[in-house]
Amino acid sequence: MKKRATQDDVARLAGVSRATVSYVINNLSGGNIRISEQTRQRVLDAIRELNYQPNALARSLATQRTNTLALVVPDIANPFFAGIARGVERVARSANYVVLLGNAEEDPKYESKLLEILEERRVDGVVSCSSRLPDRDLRGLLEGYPVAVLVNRLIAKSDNRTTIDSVVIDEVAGGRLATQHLLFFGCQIIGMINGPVRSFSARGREKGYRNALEAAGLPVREEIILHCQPTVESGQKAAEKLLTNHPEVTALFCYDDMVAIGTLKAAKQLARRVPGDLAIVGFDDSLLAGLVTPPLTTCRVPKERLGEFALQLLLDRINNPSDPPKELVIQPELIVRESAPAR
Amino acid sequence: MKKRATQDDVARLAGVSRATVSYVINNLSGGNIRISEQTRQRVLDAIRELNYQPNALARSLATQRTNTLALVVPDIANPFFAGIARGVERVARSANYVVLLGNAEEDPKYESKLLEILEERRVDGVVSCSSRLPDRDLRGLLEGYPVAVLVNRLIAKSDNRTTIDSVVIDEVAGGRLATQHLLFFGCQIIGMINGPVRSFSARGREKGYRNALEAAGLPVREEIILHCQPTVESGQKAAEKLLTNHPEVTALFCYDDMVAIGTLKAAKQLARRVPGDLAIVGFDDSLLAGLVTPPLTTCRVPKERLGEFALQLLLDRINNPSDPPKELVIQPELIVRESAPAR
DNA sequence: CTGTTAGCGCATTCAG
DNA sequence: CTGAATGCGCTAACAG
Repeated sequence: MKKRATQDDVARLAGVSRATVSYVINNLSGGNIRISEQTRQRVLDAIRELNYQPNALARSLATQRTNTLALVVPDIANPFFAGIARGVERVARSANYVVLLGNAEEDPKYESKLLEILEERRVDGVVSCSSRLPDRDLRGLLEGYPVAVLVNRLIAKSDNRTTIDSVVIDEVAGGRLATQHLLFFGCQIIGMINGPVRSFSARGREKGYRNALEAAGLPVREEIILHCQPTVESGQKAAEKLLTNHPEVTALFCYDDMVAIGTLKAAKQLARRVPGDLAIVGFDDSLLAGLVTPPLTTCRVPKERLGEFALQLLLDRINNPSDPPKELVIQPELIVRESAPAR
Repeated sequence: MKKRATQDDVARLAGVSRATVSYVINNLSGGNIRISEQTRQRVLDAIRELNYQPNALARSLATQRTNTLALVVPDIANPFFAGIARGVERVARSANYVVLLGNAEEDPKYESKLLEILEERRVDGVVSCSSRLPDRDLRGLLEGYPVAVLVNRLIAKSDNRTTIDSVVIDEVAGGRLATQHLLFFGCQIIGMINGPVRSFSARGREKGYRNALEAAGLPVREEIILHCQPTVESGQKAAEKLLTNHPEVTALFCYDDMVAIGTLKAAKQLARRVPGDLAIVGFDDSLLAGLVTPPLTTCRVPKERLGEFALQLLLDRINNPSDPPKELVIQPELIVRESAPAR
């Protein structure tokens, strides 16, 4: 491995000083500084000849900026977070930032370690997705960063130095939307297969569900609200149980598409036709939603936009550090397909 | 934003010299250097009190190591690459590396730019996934790195300084496996809905398909080999065409699971029962494969293991720079589900 | 065992 | 327009 060329080498070969090289690299930076086209070319030639590439580390050390942002997700192989990552990447790129990905592997302990490691790298900001860390710890970790934004999670405000912005989707509205759709097309007895009890989004969605029923003057029957893990298997089990114990149920609002797919399987198992005998609405609009049979009617969470907005907030905050904390709420959208009646 | 504490601050507060602080941070690094438990504690206390966090940039500049690896993928929202990323992350983590993710957004031009940006960050190595860049360019880009490994792509050897290792799956064996499975269960007229003509993997899979037919003494009928894009829609269109023009076809080997799902839809459209009237085998074993109806029989590509092996190769190369180039070939595995006869 | 010192590669005044 | 000097925060000899 040959040694890399430095600015010094370039300067020497071009017969100019280091500062000059630095200037042409940073493109006529200074106000009243102008480099003659001639020397400029000489420098450029030298750079090419030596195959010189600036050392971002040294530059960052000197400028105190890394042009790097950190993104921490629970699991990058989860399409939900992959979508967010994509959105984040996209706008980071257009703003000339690189993103350092932290994959927590669903392990809160590793997540906090990650947050520390990334901070040591002196990134210019961080976006953290739906952490399972308690408010207190998370806040402490985040405050090491110049700026931070949270996706899909809120955190109590505080008067500390680092303002934490957030972007979330309106879970309650989503739950309401889904339930109303079911109501509108005549379903009377609507149950819910909800996600983990303690989950922020599970609570929101359930609240929306309850709201919608109440607004329609319908009773909320606790016995037809079940909880499960957000997986196909767990959803299937829960749905089988619910449908067996309460065969009168004609519609189910499911926590997410995985659970909805499990419910689909359960329906098949129990020989209930979808949507004829049983209407199903999911949540997320994951890749799968449109591909299963029948295609799922579901509440779309715009994952990429979530990521894009998160980064937008981050950039805003970098430029206006003293703005009041922002909290962006994105509305989900109902995607009507075939697992629930539609006409 | 308060200014961060530096090693100097710690040293001053602990009443020792910078070097001492550096030593305790790097945990009794030097051979004959030992710090008394007492001063050690003083330093630790000072660190805590100042909430000191080492600056990784400065450290890297001094050590010439970043403990960072770069991973470049065409699209992180594609489950295939997300799986690889997960594998890479996992072993990187266990080896105490952080990974810098580069998402090329399916744009070769941006991909090369990414490779340059990441190199400026002086990462210790790079793993690049299935680039669409021509050999020549890719090699040039990769040679800026101390070490590099390619996933799912081979590159001609060269005598340059940077050795490029690679890990690929045995596409030919996969194609053979799938086709043999179909043959074994009595399918006679087996067509193929293949992917993009120029794709490395498409060629390999087709070769395996041809091999299997020939080995069974069956003719290869060019008119029942079609190409399409690796999407559900494109696959569906191709399958409809093929099945309409050649209704005698009783089995289809599909380029990947997306195409297979498209084929599933086409079969439904044309009222051909799967696997009764038409047997289908996919490739990848993506998330979806097991969830569609009927569940897909498919050739599993172990995505995470691809990533894990890639990183293993990278670490090996870092430790043994002068080993001969390695090329790891991973065997795919047939996952038997219900879209093809199995008994 | 602990303190001193010289870089690492670059940006940025400040005088020419 | 250009060159010299200083510092960013830390590591790694090298002396004590």
